Amino acid sequence: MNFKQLEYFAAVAEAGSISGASRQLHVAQPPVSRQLALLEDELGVCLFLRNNKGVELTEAGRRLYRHSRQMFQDLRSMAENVREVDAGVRGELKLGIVYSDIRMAIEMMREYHGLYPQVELYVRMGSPADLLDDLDRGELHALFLRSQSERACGLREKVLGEDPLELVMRRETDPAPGQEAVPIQALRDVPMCLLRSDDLWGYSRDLVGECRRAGFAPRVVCHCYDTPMELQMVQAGFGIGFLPKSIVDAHPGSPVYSKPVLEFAAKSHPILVWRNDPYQSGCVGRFLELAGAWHGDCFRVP
Amino acid sequence: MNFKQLEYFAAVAEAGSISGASRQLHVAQPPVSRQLALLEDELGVCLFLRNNKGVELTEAGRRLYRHSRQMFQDLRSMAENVREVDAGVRGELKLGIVYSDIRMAIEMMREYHGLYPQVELYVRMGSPADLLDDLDRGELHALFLRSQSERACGLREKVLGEDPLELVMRRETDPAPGQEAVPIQALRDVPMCLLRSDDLWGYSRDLVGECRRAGFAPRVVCHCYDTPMELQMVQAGFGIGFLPKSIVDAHPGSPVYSKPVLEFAAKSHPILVWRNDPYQSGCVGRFLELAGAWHGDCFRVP
DNA sequence: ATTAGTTATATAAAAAAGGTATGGCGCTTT
DNA sequence: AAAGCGCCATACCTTTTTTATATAACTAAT
Repeated sequence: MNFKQLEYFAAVAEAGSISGASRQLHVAQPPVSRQLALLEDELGVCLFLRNNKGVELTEAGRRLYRHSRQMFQDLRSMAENVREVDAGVRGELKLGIVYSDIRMAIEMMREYHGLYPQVELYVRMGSPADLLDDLDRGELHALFLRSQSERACGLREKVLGEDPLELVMRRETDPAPGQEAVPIQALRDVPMCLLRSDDLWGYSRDLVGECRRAGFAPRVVCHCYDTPMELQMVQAGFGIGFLPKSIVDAHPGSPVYSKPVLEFAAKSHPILVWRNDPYQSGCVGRFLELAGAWHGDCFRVP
Repeated sequence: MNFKQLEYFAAVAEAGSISGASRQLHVAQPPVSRQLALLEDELGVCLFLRNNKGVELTEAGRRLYRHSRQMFQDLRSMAENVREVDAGVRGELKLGIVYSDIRMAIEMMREYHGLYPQVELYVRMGSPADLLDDLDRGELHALFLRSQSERACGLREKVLGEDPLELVMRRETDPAPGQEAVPIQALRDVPMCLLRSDDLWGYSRDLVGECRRAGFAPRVVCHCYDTPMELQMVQAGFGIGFLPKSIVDAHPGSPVYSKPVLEFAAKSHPILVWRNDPYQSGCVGRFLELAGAWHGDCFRVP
């Protein structure tokens, strides 16, 4: 069976005659007769009753006509659909986020969704290892991370903003009450909850190094493996923390607040990473374009 | 877009390489490359990423593949469906019934439905004029009638059985209580409800003629236009009726019963009528075959 | 009877698809 | 490093399919 045969058949059904259909199709009459005969032969079914003034659909022909209309419709929508997927207007975009600035990520997704509302978004959190694994396997298209995160090679990245690193504390554990910033010496012997400070990872290393330079080793009472957990421990009063300001601000109404360290203005950078493939599917490409044009000032001090 | 192009495309997608697909398709590799290129040109979309060890679907290609699988499925089921309609195994059968033996009609439809359970049945009652009109316009395929019914020309018919015509009465109006049959003379001056006796139509004419021969004119108190109404009037005690026995027996538990006329054994014949078309659609054809083989003894005295 | 309309058939021309040969490219093997 | 092997793309020719033309058969209306 051929699309052309179905097309000719439908034209004949609509015109009510083979010659009439051939005129509408801008072909001669015999080809239409022939394709029709081929279709009938293949189906083994008589589709039209021929008479002297045209043709008339049989019951089977009527059924085929209804189906063929649907099929043409499906065909058109299929082509349109594929073109849309290619253009990145339709499809799916799978994102992960960890350590990053959630509010900024959401803002970016909101803007993307405003531009491409037909794209289905998949978003997930998880451990960096899992997410990077999925990114590598192509299960995720891009990952919101932080510049200090570990990441596998073969990735490209875009810095999306700048985020001050600040000390986080409850009022009772504030090492410098009433002051705008905490002097580094005030941290001596203060209980601290740091992110993966056991392996001196990421920005925890910077703070520990700064303390060492100031002549003391920080007193780490809790080693946290993710930022939500660190925030929980700080909230629970185990000690003070050291986190990107955006992460603290993402929890309004929390009993903790943040202050910079007086002597060093530590910075952190929310980034987007993705696989260094020469080809990126439409949706991913559009999203990366948007990320590339992202106006850096994602973190705004309120 | 061509069916062959889609077929080749799907084969390439499944094989993961053009040459692999060409081997499975039993054609050379260049034709497959060519059809693929034509498809991509028409869609304006790159469907595969070519590399040294084969090809890999793009996102748009994946979408097309999913759609094309569905399309092949639809195409197959369409062909199957059309063949079934042609064979009369699937489709629709529209029947009308009036004046006839409903229980027999239902029995016949039950047998038909047992043989062709996929055919959708449409059944309706109505006035003979309406039903014959619909039959003529092709809205109905066949009509259960009675041999005495009026009917347009251009119809074919099959007698489905024989049905004695009997007098119908309540106990209070029985003109010959205690007797098996009613002598014709007992009908003199008895109030009667007859079917369309004003225009001496159908089997009413036979009874009226018989009475005239016996030397009197029947006393018709009610002229009924359909058999259910006649039965209602008889039940209500307006008089006695004259109906095919099957119609009376179709209402078990009714306070009326029937008796033959002593001197003449009137008969009536439930029939099936249909348009005298040279072509009948599959379902109708199968149904008419069944009707043709119908074993006539539809009415059984209990 | 003629005419105008239909579908079906035969044959030539055109178009499309398939086959063969070949080249470029990247990887693996020698 | 060079050769070999697999992949895809291209050029060119052959085969098949489709189309166009011409024509016949048929029916209803003029």
